[in-house]
Amino acid sequence: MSERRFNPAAADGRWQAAWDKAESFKAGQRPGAPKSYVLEMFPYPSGRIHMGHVRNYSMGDVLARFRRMQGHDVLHPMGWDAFGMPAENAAMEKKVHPGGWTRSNIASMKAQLKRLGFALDWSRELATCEPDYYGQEQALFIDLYEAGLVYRKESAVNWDPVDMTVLANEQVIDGRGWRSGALVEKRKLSQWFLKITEFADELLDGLDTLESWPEKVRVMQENWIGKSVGLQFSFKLDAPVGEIDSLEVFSTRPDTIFGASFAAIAADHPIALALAETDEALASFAEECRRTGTAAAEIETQEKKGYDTGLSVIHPFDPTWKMPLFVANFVLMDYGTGAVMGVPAHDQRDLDFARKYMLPVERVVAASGDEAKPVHNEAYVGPGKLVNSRFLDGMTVEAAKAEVIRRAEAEGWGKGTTVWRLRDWGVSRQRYWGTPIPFIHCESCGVVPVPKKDLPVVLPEDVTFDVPGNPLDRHPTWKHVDCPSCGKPARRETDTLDTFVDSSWYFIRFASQPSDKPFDRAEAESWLPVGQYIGGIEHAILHLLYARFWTRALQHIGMIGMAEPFASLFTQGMVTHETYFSTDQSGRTTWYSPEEVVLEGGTAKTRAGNMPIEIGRVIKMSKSKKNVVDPDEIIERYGADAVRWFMLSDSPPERDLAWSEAGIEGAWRFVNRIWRLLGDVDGSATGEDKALDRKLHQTIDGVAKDIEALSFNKAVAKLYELTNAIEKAKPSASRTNAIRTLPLLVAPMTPHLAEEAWAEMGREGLIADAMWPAVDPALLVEDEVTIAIQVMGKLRDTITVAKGTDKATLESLALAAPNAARALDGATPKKVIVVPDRLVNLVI
RNA sequence: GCGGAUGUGGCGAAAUGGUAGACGCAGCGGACUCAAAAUCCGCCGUAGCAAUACAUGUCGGUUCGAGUCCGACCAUCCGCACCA
Repeated sequence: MSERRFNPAAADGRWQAAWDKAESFKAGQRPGAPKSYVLEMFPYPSGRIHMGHVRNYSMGDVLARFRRMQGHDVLHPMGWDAFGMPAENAAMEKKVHPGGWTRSNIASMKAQLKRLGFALDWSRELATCEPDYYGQEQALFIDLYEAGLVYRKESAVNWDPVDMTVLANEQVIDGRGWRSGALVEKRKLSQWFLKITEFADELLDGLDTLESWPEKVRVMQENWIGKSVGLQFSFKLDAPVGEIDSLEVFSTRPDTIFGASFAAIAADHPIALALAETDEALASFAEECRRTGTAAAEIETQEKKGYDTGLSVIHPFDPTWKMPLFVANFVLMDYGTGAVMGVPAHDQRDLDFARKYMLPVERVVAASGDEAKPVHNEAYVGPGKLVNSRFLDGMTVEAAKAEVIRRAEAEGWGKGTTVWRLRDWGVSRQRYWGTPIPFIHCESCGVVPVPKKDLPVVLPEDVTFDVPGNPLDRHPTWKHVDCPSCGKPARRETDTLDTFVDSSWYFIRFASQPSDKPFDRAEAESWLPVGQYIGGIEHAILHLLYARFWTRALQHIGMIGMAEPFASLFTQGMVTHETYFSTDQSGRTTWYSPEEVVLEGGTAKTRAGNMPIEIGRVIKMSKSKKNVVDPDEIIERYGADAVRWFMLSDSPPERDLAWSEAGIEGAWRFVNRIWRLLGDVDGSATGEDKALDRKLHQTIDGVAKDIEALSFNKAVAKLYELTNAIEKAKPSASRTNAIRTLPLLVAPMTPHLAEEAWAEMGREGLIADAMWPAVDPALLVEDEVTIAIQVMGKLRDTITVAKGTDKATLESLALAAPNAARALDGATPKKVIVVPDRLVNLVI
């Protein structure tokens, strides 16, 4: 074979330019064709593309290109989740404007994506930091406000007194601000909220309709929403605490109310706070409770502790029945009512507590036969009938729950309630680089939305970051406006929206982007819901839940006719890499990047100093462990197709993919193998090669099915098999045909190579516009099959027969097979199992 | 603790209840070459000269036949969590 090497340096750019010029991937160009919306989660413009992006977008690209080859009208867009903290941090550290920093990052990342040859409709590119996007978001926010789904409320936030800003929970480390190191304070601020809890039930029920979502994500959302059905009721106190004379509690087990032996409240409960004013011991106990962290390990080892207030609560069904009231470290103020009734026999936590403080433990639910058995150290949480429970005795748990709720409601001391873990979504951020919240505060009119004609409320450009705090708030003029309602001087809202709002509707804006409104309903509905959404598992809860909520909210106000934005979700695995490190005498670890390391037969040493170093675990690529490989350098060396091919081969897409030098080398070898093969067309060869014809059609069929199922690694394996078969085949018309078909089969994965070959073969047009080859069903089946011959289920021999050979013939052939006869050792089978075209099993 | 997933050669992995390990990586042997790279041919689960035996986390079960189905357990990863 001739010396022939694929030259990506020339080919990649040539075909990327050709696709641009032909507008090959522009959506909406195939009227009447089935529509496919393929979307990968849009990136934050941090500055550089990383391998995780490359893997994510390679997968989506294969699907998008394949759908085009099936004749679909494909929407495959790209944009930028461009607001957020890192731009402001860069502004503070590097004295650049967040806008300039972000836009230049977008430019360089876009160039990187282009170099990978993704089939994206760049005409729909959007960045959430541009007024034409966030202005429409402001309009939607006002619409939701007018529909009563947006409100303002005082709420406690993490306040960093040095940086003068609100911090997210994730930015508070050991009670201190992550940047300033200052002790974080709890502050009450007036914040904007979205009423996601109004849709809690719908969001929960909707999960059942999302059959093409990973079970894992659905479960995570279900837990996050956290629905608990039960009874909220009040205990009377035996003595009032100030003005308070009763205690509200919530229980999912009202049926066990006659098993209650204490009540407990959180350290921050109003009753506890009131008592602590005159009770120093309680005050210090409460302080201890607050200090305890919420880290998993701490909770695990945390002992259940309580402080007896000396007060009692009175049983709602029996005014003579008093139970002690404790302040307990395991009761959370921000769940339910911050107070619980303790039923030790049927709740493990209550049981532990009761044993410690010598409280009664009485069984009130029993499985049949267990009625008289006392509960020892394990609470009984199973089903059964009520015992020791007066009028509830003999009822099932379910019936007893209903009965208690019925009586509580009739007697007026309680109500059947549902409690959710899900909280309303606080969207206020005291930040500059975000969507301005389009409201004006007027002393006479209150909170007034900015009139739609005055949108967008644009961020001022002339801001400074040399002092802490919100630049919008200290801007000399920006916030001073007249009230749109009464015309008097008023104050603009200076908070901006959480960036998760920006990503809650970008997929709709991709589908339709008129300049005068957020989207056109009919056009958006023609593409949505997204047919295949691909992204990382890290967005399983927040982004995916917010987007589901936002879509439902838009449906609620009549702007769109669907509840669920993503019909099918796929969460891909991470890109990982070996780590390299050395440890010095003082135990300090130094990490080395892959290019600083030379690998030799399972050992590693530094390139510079030949110093032996250790090979660590294979973990997600991260800057701190220095196990990062920059896509640009790899594209430079091997071209886009080899990178794409490697990203799709080896590991199943939902699992982690370990990047390795050997792996990318292998992908590069394959690209060249195909390339050499494509140059080996012998147009004059004649004759039929039935086996190769079959292999070709089985591959066309199999690869299509694998791509549909996102099983890219299997599609890759099938293409290797076909390549092997073509290489081994003798020249024939069949072989020539197979080689001429091959570019089409690899086109979704290695599009530049495919175009180059297509052109070289003198085929018409771009392969980007070509159709996936048709399958001849007759060629999918073999005419000869290998039959396994088993004796007692163990393989002893094989025979090759015509497909469809009848059972009797197979049986006699099997008995005659020499190795089978030897295994039988003269015995006569007492049973023969024949599975046509598969096997014969001789049972003795 | 609860929930979800995973467990198959040296490694990444395939396998409608029907020939376990396709395909790739690494490795080994050979060809070409002055030599190297590239490429090509062959071998490659373990033990054994071989016949064969043993092999899909462990232990049981169902079946003519189990990586696959059922039951118990073990390990690893991920998520959530004093959620009343």
